[in-house]
Amino acid sequence: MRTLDAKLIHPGTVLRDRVLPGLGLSVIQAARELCICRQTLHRILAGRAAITPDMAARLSRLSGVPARFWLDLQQAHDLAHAEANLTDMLPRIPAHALPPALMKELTTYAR
Amino acid sequence: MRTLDAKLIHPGTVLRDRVLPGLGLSVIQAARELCICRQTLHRILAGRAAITPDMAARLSRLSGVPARFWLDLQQAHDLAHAEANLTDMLPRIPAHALPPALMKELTTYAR
DNA sequence: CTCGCTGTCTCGCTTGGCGCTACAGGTTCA
DNA sequence: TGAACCTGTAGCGCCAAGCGAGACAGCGAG
Repeated sequence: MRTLDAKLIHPGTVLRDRVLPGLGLSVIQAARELCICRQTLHRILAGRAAITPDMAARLSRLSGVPARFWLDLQQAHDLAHAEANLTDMLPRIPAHALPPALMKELTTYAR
Repeated sequence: MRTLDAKLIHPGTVLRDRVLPGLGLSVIQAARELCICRQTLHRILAGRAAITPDMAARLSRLSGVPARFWLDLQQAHDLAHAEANLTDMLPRIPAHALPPALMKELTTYAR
C-alpha cells in the first residue's frame, strides 16, 4: 500500500487513495450518493477546489469520517496559502503580548 | 470579569471581550496595526464576517494567539451552519462504513 | 461498436470577504 | 460650542472561489 507521508496531506489525496477505495465507490458513484455533480468531486480530488463545510458534512455522512477531519486538513492548506501571500505584510504588523493568564484562559475555548 | 461560557463561542466575541482589551487596543488602533480597514474589523466583531485564513494569520501576528485557534472557532460555526442547511439533504446520503484499520490510519493524518 | 467511467475545460450563477464613502451618534477637551 | 476622535452601521462596487451544467477526448469491458 502506498504511504501518505507528506507533511501537508491533501484532502483530495486521502479521499481518492484511501476513503473511496475503502468504501468501494467510483468517483461517479460517490458523487451521485453525495448529491453533487461529478465535476465538483473531480475538482476536490485534483485539489482545484477546497473541502467546504458543506462537503465535509456530506463526506462525514457518507463515510463516517468526522467532518472536522476533512476541515482540519483543508484548514492547514488554506492557512499555509494565506501566510505565503502575507510574507510582505505580516512583518509590518506589530507583535504584542497577551497576559499569560488571559492566554491560558483562551485555551479553554479551543475544542 | 464576564464569563464566556456559551457552547459555541463566537470568534468576534473573544476578540472584542478578551484579546483587544488584553492588548490595550481600540478597534481603530487594532485595524490600523492589522493593515485592514476598520469596517472589516467591525464586521468580524459583530459576526457579520468570518475569520478568514488571512485574518487569522494577521491576528496571530498581532496577539500571539495561534492562527488555528481563530480558525477552529470559525470552523465550528461554519460547520454548524452548513449542517443546518443540509437537514433535508444529509438523510438522503447513504451511510457507509470504513474498515476499522483504515479509519485508524486516518487519525494519524489529523494534526 | 456501445456503454460507462475518467479527467479536464469553459460558461454563467451565486456567495461572501474586502475597501471605500457616507452617516448617525457618543465622549473628551480646549 | 466647536473640534477631534472613537464606535457602529449601511450601501456600493470589486473580486475570488465554489458550484452545476454542457461539452469533449480518452480508455477499458462486454
